[in-house]
Amino acid sequence: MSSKKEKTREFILDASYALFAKQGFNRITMKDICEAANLSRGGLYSHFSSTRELFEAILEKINQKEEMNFYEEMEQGISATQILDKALALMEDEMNHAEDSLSLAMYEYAGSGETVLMEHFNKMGEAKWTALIQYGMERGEFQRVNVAEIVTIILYAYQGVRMWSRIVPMTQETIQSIASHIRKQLIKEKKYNGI
Amino acid sequence: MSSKKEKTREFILDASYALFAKQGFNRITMKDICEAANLSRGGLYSHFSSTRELFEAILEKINQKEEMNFYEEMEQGISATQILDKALALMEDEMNHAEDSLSLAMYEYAGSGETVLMEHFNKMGEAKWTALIQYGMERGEFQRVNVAEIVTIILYAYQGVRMWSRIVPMTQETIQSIASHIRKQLIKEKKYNGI
Amino acid sequence: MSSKKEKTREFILDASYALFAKQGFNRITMKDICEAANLSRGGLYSHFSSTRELFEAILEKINQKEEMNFYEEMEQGISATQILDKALALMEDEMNHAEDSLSLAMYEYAGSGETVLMEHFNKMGEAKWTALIQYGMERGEFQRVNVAEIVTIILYAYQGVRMWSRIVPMTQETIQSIASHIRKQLIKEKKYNGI
Amino acid sequence: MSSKKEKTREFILDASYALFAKQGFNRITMKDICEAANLSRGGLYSHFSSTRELFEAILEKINQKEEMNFYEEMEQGISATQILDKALALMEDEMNHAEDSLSLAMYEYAGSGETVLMEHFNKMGEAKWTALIQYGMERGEFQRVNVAEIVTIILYAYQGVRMWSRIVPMTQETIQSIASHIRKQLIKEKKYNGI
DNA sequence: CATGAATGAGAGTTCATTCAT
DNA sequence: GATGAATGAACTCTCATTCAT
Repeated sequence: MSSKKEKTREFILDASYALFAKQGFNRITMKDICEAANLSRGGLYSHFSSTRELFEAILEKINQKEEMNFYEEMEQGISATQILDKALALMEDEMNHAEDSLSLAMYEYAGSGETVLMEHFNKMGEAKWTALIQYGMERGEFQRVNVAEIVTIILYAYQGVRMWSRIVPMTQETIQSIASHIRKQLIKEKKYNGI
Repeated sequence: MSSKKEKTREFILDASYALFAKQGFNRITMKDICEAANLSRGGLYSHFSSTRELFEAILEKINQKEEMNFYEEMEQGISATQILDKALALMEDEMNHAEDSLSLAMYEYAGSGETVLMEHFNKMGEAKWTALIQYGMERGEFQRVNVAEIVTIILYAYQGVRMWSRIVPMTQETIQSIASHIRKQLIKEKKYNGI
Repeated sequence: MSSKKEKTREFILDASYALFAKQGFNRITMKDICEAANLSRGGLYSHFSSTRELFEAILEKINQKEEMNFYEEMEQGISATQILDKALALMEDEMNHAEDSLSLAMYEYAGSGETVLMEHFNKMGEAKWTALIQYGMERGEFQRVNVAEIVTIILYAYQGVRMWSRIVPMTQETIQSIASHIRKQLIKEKKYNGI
Repeated sequence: MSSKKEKTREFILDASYALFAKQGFNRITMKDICEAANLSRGGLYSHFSSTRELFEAILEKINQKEEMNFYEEMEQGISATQILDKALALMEDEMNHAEDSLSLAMYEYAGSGETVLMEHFNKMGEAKWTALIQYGMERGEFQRVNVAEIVTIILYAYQGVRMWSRIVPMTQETIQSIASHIRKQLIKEKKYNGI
């Protein structure tokens, strides 16, 4: 059973997540968070003593429940194509909801100090995609490709869209292009009907 | 002939460019700019009355001298491959100097209001790459590709790298991957020796 | 037999004595005392509802166990010289441990309100020294002196040293000077070997 | 001609002197000083960025115009007795106006950090009185005394009175006692009519 | 035009104090 | 009684912005 303190803490994290996602890191003040969490100054401060600390707690939390990491599925022997399609679907979904993404906040946060956590996220992304592509190639499902190159395209095209889509309206077609392109690079079949 | 006022204005723009590139938009204060431009408060205010106004002037300026817009070169009948290689070289160079990029500042700026200018940049990018690819296909230099898809990959992979490279150390290989990948999509030849 | 409440109360007084002695009155917060007494906010408040109240309780306590008041000894007919020497030894000891003294805290406390207790301390000091000197003169042990004047010197030179020694390092010689001087004023003999 | 900034600075010093003298160091906030100096927050902060810094400036200023340092007068060959009487008169005056004294503030200030300035004040006091007494003894005006001892008595009895008189009402007699006592220690003549 | 002292709003932070458990 | 989470007032400090010189 989590204590009251624990619950308030979680509540603050959730409430401030929305703020950071919407407005980035630098614009958010402790006061904003007080209001969002319906808490007094002192109350908030007894849990987190700066936006930086709070934001780190959020990243920590995200880090723990990291959604898709392929490894389990690969161990279960699920087909690479299936894993890929699921991953691409998730990516599309995330690109479609960039307003819920911490990307901008992360950039601002990292820009003014610690980057360790960011590098960690980056490494994890690289590793899991590299593993998947190799898995697919070994199983003969994926074409032989320059793995590092494809991973780079996957990661950064995705990031690029996530960032821009906060700012310029992005069509479904554009978002689907990314997934479509990635799939074509890897899968031999003639068509990907996602587009 | 530019007046003294004009010169001071330009000087302020240059000085603050560096600040915005390094620290993004939100962190920069009028005070920082006074110091960077070696100007008194009043002096600065007689030219620009907010960081927003100043930043818009910078964007305006960038917009005007937009470096590569292909059109001239296409009109001159230069080969699509040549134009492409030049553009990719420029992109690589820019990715290698992300610390000089306003990307982060633009995102923050846009995040808190006007996005018109950002959309304009975006449109311009799309348009010129679309034009180039079609030009290349018409001349038989480029493969038949899904133009919109390739343009999407080009623009956003590039943006993604530009953002991340501020934060995580990025290898030459990673950066070259982007250019290499794009070229492979478009050019029939077996090899691209940029990598 | 003292109740648990009584014991906690005493414990708080002792713990906070150290704080007041070291840092004076104004700097000490209820929070500091909570920590020093290892007590929760609510716990502390159920005993004392302000630093002022707490400090007054400390003064009260000191007042009760007032260490040297001569009177008993004078009644027992002990020689004035002996009483004096003992008192001077105690004074020296106290001057040597000014960090344990509440002087600074008392000044600050008094400076912001009630001075009754302070006046009381002062009166007591004057009275007991006056009594001792008269006792010594009557017994022919002490020289005929201007009693009020000597008492003034005794009390304030002592206080002066106690205050300054918190701040500037004070030599043994300096401290002994005070006792030596007082003794010379009162005792006929040529030499005082305390120095 | 002193600049406007310089004038404001001096004005702040004067205004805050009164506050520190009356209430000590710790109780005074920047806000109090704003009000006393009739200045806005920002205005005050552009001159001094903490009460500590401000207080140090006050001490600095006092240090420079140090009122009585005997040396000039000794060089002019003025009689030791005259110098002494003038000094004692000044001391009496200061003891009578303890509410204008920074003593308490100095103790509090020193108690929470730097003591260098305090030691300096102390050293200066010792040095000048030592010089005067030796001067007087050389001229045959003063009795042969233990110089260090008398200096100790002078300095600390004076300090003691200055502190206590903020808190307990002090009679003229008490204050004069100090001067009277010092004079008797030094001067051979039978009578000092200050009392 | 430029200067820089000054204003004042507002963010960050700390605590005395209360109160449900 | 004790606990400690929460409140809210007050303080420190920073800047955008103004304005007399």
